[in-house]
Amino acid sequence: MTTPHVDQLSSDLAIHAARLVRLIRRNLEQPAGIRVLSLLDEHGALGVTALAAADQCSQPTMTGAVARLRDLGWVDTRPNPADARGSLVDLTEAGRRELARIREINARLVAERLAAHPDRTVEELAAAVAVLRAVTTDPSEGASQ
Amino acid sequence: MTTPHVDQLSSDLAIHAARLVRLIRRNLEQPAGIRVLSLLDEHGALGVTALAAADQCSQPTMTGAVARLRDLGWVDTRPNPADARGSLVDLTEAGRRELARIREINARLVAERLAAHPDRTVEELAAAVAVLRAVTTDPSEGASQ
DNA sequence: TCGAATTACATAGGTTTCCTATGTATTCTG
DNA sequence: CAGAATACATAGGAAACCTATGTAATTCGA
Repeated sequence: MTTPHVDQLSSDLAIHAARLVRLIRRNLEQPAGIRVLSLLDEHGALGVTALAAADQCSQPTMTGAVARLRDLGWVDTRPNPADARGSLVDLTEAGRRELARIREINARLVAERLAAHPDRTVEELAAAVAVLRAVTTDPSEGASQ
Repeated sequence: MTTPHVDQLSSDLAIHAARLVRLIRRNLEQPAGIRVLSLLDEHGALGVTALAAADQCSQPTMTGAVARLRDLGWVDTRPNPADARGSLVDLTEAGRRELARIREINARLVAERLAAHPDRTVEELAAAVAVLRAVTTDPSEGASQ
């Protein structure tokens, strides 16, 4: 991983990632909310602070995101029976449906655009996700893996 | 490109791209400005509207970005001699230095985090960039390629 | 050649997403 | 049981977007 290209590739990764995010933002209502729905789907019910840690954002940011999602009826919040300080956020049925809908939209968007570039393969898409996942995973967490 | 996984992969691509963008945003002062510097480096002097098209953002957004970069001394703007309506935005020496500095920071950030995941290769990084580039390229443009 | 479309950019106004700092309530701990 | 730590909320503010619209310059057709 010390090829001279890495410099340029890293820069390109950042630039095109930002471009993708903006592309999605124009097509979706709640770009930030999706990430939360996705995390809840993956991990099950979590508290606000745990969600913030999982999404690598600040706790107040997650508080705001959860509030918006609750307003939309996509998550609900209940007191944590084991700790009265905290709460547990979980998907509602509507939230699950919304997550499915968004994933379909994302899939269509990505698939359509990839289809215009026949050179790209599913393997490369998988590699892209793996790389992004690796880069965005806190080194201190995944050390054991 | 019609594997059942594509759905999930596309969603993951979006989620992790957003996470990377936020990661970079926390480490950099002018996350949006970098893209402009990079475009100018790649294409040479351009007008605001051409820059906006290249970056796939709205013209007012680019007007704002250019104004911020000019305040920082990283670009300068001169009237377009061939068209008095428009202007030409170009990198200054300070802008070139800043671009180099940022690329180094990005490279270090990406490289360090990838290093924690020995399974990932430079080829995968290149594939990730290729996929992101393909997805973020307007299908109507790249049709000839 | 003169007025109408077009084009380049600026401005106005507003939204979303995110951050730091700080406050309040609850739970651990010595 | 008091103090430290923890979970979440609130306050205040900034960056980066967007759409709609205005102004000046250019192009083009009658």
